[in-house]
Amino acid sequence: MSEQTRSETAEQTSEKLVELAKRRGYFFQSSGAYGGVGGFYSFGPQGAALKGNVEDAWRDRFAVQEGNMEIDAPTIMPEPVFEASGHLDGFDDMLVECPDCGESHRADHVVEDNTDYEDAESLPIPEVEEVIAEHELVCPSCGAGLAGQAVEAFNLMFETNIGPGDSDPGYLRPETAQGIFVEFPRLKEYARNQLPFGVTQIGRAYRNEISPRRSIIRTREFTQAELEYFVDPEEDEPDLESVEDVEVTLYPASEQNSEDGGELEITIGEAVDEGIIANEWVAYYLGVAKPWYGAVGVDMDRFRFRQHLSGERAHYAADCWDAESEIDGNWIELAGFAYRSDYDLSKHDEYSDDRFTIFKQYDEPKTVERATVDPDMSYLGPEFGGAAGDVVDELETLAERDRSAFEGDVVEIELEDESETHEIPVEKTGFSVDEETIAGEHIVPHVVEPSFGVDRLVYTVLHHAYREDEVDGEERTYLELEPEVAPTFVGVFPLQNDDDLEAVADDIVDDLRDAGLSVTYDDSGNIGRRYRRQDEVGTPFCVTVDYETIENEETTVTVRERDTTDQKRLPVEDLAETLAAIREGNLEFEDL
RNA sequence: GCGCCGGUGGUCUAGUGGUAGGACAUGAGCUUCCCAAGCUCAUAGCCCGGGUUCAAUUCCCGGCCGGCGCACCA
Repeated sequence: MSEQTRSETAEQTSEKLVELAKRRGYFFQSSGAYGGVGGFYSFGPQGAALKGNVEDAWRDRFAVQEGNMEIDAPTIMPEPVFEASGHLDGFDDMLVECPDCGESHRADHVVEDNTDYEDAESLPIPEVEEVIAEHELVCPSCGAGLAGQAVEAFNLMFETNIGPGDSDPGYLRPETAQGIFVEFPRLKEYARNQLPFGVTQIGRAYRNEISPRRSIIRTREFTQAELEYFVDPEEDEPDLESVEDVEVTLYPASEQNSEDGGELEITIGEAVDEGIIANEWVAYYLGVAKPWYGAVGVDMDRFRFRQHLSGERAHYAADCWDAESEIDGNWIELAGFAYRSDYDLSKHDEYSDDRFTIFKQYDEPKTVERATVDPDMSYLGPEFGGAAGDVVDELETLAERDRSAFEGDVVEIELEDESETHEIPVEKTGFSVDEETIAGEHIVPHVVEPSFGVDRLVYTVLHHAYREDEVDGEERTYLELEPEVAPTFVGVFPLQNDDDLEAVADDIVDDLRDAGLSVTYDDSGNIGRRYRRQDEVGTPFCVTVDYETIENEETTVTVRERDTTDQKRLPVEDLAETLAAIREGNLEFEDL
């Protein structure tokens, strides 16, 4: 198949999928009755169920199985949070439009690329405009002068007001992560001040994208599933052994930069040994994520991990890999795996009143000698008046720096803005050297962040599940969804409209629902049409009650499998148990 | 945000300066003993605003929305 043909086929798949999604209740543009609004999508009944199942699978793997804790924080947080996180500045793009060719460019980039300014982003807008005029900067595309063009600020965060008036601005979070970081002081208490520990959150995040694109792949409101794993960088190590044999497709930065670079098939263990994945924590989570993606239905032949190029890394990330899936011949980002070091917690520690540190107890308490002063204020006060406080500070500093200064009868000190030295009798300083026991120190934990985009994953799962084939000469469309995530697990039909058949079918529906399965009942049209209907939404199994069911002594029904359309006759008695076992992955249909 | 193209029942689409036709889907009924069959009937549509015109779904302008390209995506 030629490149072009393949891409055309892929486009058709995407179009058909979007059409199916609208028609069958997977997802569709929201507020359609009011003309629609860009970048916002609603998940319909099928889509919401699929998404919920994917989230449950994520929760099970990344919270429950990993022993992490899940929280649920607000989507709106006050301005200071984002001052600390860097989103208020860093998320603020300055755009300047070329008067000639009409192209928009990042004004700060234009300035940085052509002047000595290194951090133009931090400059106020009027100043950027001035710099552009002074240096007679030109449009990178066509070379026309940009002097005099207005620079416009565009912040990707949605702003709102908390309470009445506009004195208390708030923002819709641009990533769920901040909700975890901000609550760290309380979460660390909950974790009993022990590293390492992990906190997960599944929730919405918001970015006022300049141009949302490609249905639910890039929207303005989306769902993230994030894990923030807090570690002691000196002590904690991931359980690499448990994932070292996981085979992955890697696309490292070095390969992306080289002309004939390509993807590597390699195990996690080898990739770490060869230094391809520099950070062991990142390697560990790549190893955890890969089989998980496979289990929810991502086609592993259209999946890879790509390392960020140095230029595209976020301000905090030391090393970063993305999980990517191929859609329409393009690679889209499904997840980011970043080692964020202590960036976030340090910032919040600095900006807030709380401590974002963990007290790390030493194996053995350390005993240190410490020189301290305890000045006699009844002497220093009258002697130095208002400068007494400064004198105390100076004495404290001096004691730490130079004990020998206290060996004589008097101590000589210099105050900052005075040239003359002052002499203070040593006995008035309260100088002493004491042994002090130090049990540990406060450290800022480092954080490893696997961050998953749920909507894109749902899209990928649907796209990779889309199938067309022929059954008895008739075309068929079906979704080969994994039973674990399929929105509806089983359809139950009476073969025909017949009160006796319907009664049995109703009972079966109740039984299956009692067993915790997602069931749909359908008695309209002929049986083939009902099978096709379920195929199209990806229901893995259909149960049909026929006359044999009610005529024979042993009550049996046919169970039809979606992908093969094979049917087997099973006793109604064990039906719920059998199907539940299949859903749990403990039993295969073909082995029945 | 810029440029190009587009917007007709739930979905896909035909067509027109005098307000629309099909296919599929959906509902009711008939038929039907396992894969989108057949028959009858029914429900349902010209994105929004302004302009031109006796008359606009159609032509013009603007907006909204979508696709693609550019830019953006911490």
